[in-house]
Amino acid sequence: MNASAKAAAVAPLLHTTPGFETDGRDTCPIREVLDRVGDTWSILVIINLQEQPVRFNALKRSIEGISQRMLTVTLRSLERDGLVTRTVRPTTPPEVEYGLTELGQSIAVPIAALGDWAAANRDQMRCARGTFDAGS
Amino acid sequence: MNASAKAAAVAPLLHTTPGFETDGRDTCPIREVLDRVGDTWSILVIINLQEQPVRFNALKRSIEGISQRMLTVTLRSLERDGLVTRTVRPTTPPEVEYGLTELGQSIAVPIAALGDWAAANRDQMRCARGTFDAGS
DNA sequence: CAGCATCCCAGCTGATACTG
DNA sequence: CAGTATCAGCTGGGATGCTG
Repeated sequence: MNASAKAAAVAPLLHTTPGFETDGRDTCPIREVLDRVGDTWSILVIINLQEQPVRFNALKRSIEGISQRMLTVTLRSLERDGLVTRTVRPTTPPEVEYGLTELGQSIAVPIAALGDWAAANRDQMRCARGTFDAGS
Repeated sequence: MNASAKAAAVAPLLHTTPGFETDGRDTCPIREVLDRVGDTWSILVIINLQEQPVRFNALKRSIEGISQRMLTVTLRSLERDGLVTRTVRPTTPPEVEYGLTELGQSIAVPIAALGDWAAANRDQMRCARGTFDAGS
C-alpha cells in the first residue's frame, strides 16, 4: 500500500467527503466519538467495566478521584450512547450493576490498546517533557 | 486466560499499586496520557500527521473547525510531549513542517484503531442515543 | 446504596487584532 | 506563512446537601 492509497483510506476519518454529510453539519467520525467518550472519565469507566459488571460504589472506589456526581453523569452518558447497561435489583438497599454492552465491549478493545500504549510509554513522554522544558 | 488473570493484567492501568507512586500523587498511565492527548484537538492532529509531515496552514485546512490559536497550542503541547517534530525552513515566506516522532507514530497506531472503530460504529451510537432519548 | 439538585469556579476555547 | 497577544464566554467538573 503506497502513501496516497493509505491517505485515501484514512481520509474518511477526518472529515466527511463533500456531499456525504449525514446530518446537516459535517462531522468526522473520530470527532463524533471523541465528543462522547473523550471526556475526563468515560474511558476510565469503560476500562473498569471491561472484566465484569460492577456496582456503583465499587466502581467509584476503583476510579481514583472521581466524584459521585461525575460517575453518575458519565454512566448516564455511556448508557445513552449504548455502551453501558444499567441493571437495578430491587433489593434493600438497592443494588445497581453497570456493565458493557456489546458495543461497549467492542470499543473497549481499541481503548485497552491505548491503555497498553500508555503503560508502555508514559515514562518516555515524561522524559520528553523534561527535555523540552529544559531546552526552552 | 481466566478472568482474574486478565484483571491482574489490566490492574496496573487503573491506579498505581500502593508504594509505587512515581511522583507524589498516584496517577494511572491512561489518565496521564489522556491528560496530554485527551483534549479537543490532539488526536485529530496526530491522525492528520500520520501519513507525512504537513505544513501549518495545510494542517489547519485539513482539520475542520480548528482555530489558528488552538492549532498552535496543540502542536506546542504535542511537541513538548515528544510526539511531534517541528521543522523550520528559513525561506521567505517561512515554511514550518510538522511531523510525528517515533513516539508519535507509535501512539498513532492505537489512535487509528479507535478511528476505525469510530467510522464503523458511529451510526450505532447515534441510533442508541435516539432510542434512549425516546424511552425517557 | 445509589442517586439528584444546586451553586460555583477554573480553564479551555474561540474571536479578534497584530507581527516578523 | 506562521505565528503571538489579549479578551471574553461557556461548560466541565468539584463541593455540598438532600432523598427513596
